[in-house]
Amino acid sequence: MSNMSTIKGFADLYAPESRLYTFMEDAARRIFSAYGYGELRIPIMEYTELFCRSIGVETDVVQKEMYTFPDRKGRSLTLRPEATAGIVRSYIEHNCHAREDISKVFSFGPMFRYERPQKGRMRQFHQIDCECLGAHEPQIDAEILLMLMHFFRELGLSELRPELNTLGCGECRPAFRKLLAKFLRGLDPASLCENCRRRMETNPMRVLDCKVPSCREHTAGAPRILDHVCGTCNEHFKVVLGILDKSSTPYSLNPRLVRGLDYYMRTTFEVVSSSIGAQGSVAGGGRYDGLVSQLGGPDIPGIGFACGMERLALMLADKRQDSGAKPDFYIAVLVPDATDTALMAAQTMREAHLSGELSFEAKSMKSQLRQASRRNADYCLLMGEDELAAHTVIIKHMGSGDQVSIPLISLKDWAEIRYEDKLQKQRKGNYR
RNA sequence: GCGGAUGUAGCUCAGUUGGCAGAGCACUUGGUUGUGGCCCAAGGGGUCGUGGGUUCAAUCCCCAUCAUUCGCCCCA
Repeated sequence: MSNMSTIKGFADLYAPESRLYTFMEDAARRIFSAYGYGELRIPIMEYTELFCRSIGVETDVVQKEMYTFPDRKGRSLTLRPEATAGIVRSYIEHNCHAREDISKVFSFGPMFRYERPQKGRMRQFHQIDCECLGAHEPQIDAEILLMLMHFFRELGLSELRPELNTLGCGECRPAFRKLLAKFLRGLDPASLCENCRRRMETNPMRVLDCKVPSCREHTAGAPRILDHVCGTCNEHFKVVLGILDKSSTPYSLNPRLVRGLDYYMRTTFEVVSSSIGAQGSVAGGGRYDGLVSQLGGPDIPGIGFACGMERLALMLADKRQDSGAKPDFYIAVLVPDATDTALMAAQTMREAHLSGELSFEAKSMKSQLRQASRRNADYCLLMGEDELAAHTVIIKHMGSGDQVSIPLISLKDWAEIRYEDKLQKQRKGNYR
């Protein structure tokens, strides 16, 4: 019985930190629904083949990072390593294209990749995912980017900036690939790292993405895909950038931006933070016009992004000091016999919309008042201090030390008055 | 898959050129107090990650192993 611990790369998330996640989800629901996106909940497992066909068999994700295993009947299942594949599968399966011209959905949940854990990277990690299927217009690319940046502003992360690139389409990318491969072959092989020498042949575009300084130096003069896309792609990208300019959305072009998943084309983008360690990529996405048909559906265009919640949480943790709701009361139990009464009293208070806890163990006045103080409760109720315990309760205001003794019977009235006070104070606070 | 760092009290961490295991916070009890926050005193709590080896003696040195963590890689 030595394996009674969390699985490597999986985590238990407790209160102060878990609140960050509900905060992100709430903001996402609010913002995305304002743009017409609806929440979609999909399974966390799919048949393995789905991911091989969508993400690309050659990618690292499929090659060595998937949680894949047979079910009881020998079918190969995989815990989803990303959300887009499942969403597109669902879109096709439910004939969504026949029901509406454009489908806009968002989804959150856990994703699974068998990687070495480190800061901002877990084996079970969480993403917020948005997908828009059915629109090929460049304006939708711009809208989804504006929405993403709006979401970040809502979280208080207004310093984030997207990087953009275009990857061309099926028409113009192969030609660029050849051009790039030719350029790379012209370089001294010793100037590139081992990784890049291999990638040069298998996937030359990814050489641009290499972070080794010497590789970057030697590929600085490489042809830029922006300069070599076809007229249609060029026009598309120009419209997207034009809207970002008109809306004064800051961004930067990154000709080296190449996505790791095979299905991306045309507009791609990534949002990187420099403040959260080596895993700085906070969100990434782009257009995938060929994916739906590739998975057996109609020829429908799509665009979307995924946003890493662990990485967002790292940024939020620096900024937010959300200690949670301050309790209204704490009930100190001074004699064991008073515990039942204390529980009933707590229940009365909670049903009158106040929040708080009680001690389930009779302890000294000193330690219990300290508990009330540590919890930052407004009031401490003392139960069982004298022979009238069964009928009265002493209520002490923690701020002033003032205390009153009231019959238990009127505790409900007292709680209702407290709740009214609280609401009034909150209203006043908002006007300031 | 490859590298570096770290595993000592519930938490955060000191420490020993190898010789009875430490602090702060937290907890318990008492004192002080406006019945609590500050202050004072006392107390409980540890196979020093695990398994081997060296030694009169290992928490410390050596080997192995597990875990955590930061990087590489990859990606959100």
